Amino acid sequence: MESKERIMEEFRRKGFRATPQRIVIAQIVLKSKDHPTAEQIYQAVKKKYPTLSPATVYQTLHLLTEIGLLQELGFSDRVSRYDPNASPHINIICRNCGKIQDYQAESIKGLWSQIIMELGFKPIGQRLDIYRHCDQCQANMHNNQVL
Amino acid sequence: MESKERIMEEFRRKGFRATPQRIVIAQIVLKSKDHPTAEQIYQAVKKKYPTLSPATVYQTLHLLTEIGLLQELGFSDRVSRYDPNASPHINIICRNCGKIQDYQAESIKGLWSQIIMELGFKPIGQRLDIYRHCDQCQANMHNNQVL
DNA sequence: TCTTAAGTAATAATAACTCTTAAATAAGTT
DNA sequence: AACTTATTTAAGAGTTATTATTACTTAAGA
Ligand SMILES: [Mn+2]
Ligand SMILES: [Mn+2]
Ligand SMILES: [Zn+2]
Ligand SMILES: [Zn+2]
Repeated sequence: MESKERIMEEFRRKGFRATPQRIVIAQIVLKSKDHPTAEQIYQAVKKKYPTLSPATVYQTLHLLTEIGLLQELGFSDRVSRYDPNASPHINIICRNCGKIQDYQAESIKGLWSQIIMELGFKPIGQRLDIYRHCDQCQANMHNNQVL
Repeated sequence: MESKERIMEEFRRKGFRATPQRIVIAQIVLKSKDHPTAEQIYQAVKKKYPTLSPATVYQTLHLLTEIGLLQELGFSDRVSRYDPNASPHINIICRNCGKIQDYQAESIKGLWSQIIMELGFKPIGQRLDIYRHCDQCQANMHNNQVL
């Protein structure tokens, strides 16, 4: 799901044009592991495509979300983050620094399908967040207490 | 967790003043069942307390979140919704109209404790969303197709 | 009652995101 | 290869939920 050809095919199959801007943005975001913001994606893409505008980034991220290759995660600070993994998994999120890490275990699949069965309908998506303070932030907090 | 006295006690216990504004806002939001927005809470509170300002609503909602009586749910449309149920449960959310309905089943507790055990740390919160199109929206969509 | 740190209301400021539009172009067609 | 056109892009203006600022008010302890 990361090669240029695969991405072009995916856009065209859904009836959208495979423009160089879209391809570069898709390549960057689909291989990302840290749930980047639109701004972070824009900064990364600009290196390969300096004339690109932020509006194109936003449009393309929405398009990728629409065709199911991406999940947009809204937060209360009003800055969305983008997750190339749209299948059921847990996002472990630090409430202090915002770092997000995926937790995808076999056990979740089983437990999840059981809940879906109970619900009695087929969801079109899901979002499973667990909040904590990451090791680094916990260490920092401790240091600040000591000082 | 809804009586005036209980709410006043809770504010004071955490070192905050129990002002009439805070009490009215807390009463409204803590008994809500439909995950209201700040604006909806403001409109409801204004009826009982007409001079109240939106800034006070925002501040109080943040305060209630901080002391653990409320959970703020951020969305990609940048409008947060507030959930008086901060314990592990599933929010069934309509992607079309935004309606949110709680699903709290015994089975979730089991799923939850098993995942916590696997993770090896104690979370400070969680968010479990399932997305769908609600019955009403599904009916509307169907009608529009037919017309 | 007095004192004062904390809280409120009003208003201005912020910023992520969306809208608008003229110019550019992907991708078919000849 | 040139032509055609609907789609897409870049730039800038606009939107709006939320936050910051500040002068006035008040809860609550002494
Ligand atoms: Mn993820
Ligand atoms: Mn809920
Ligand atoms: Zn952290
Ligand atoms: Zn609906």
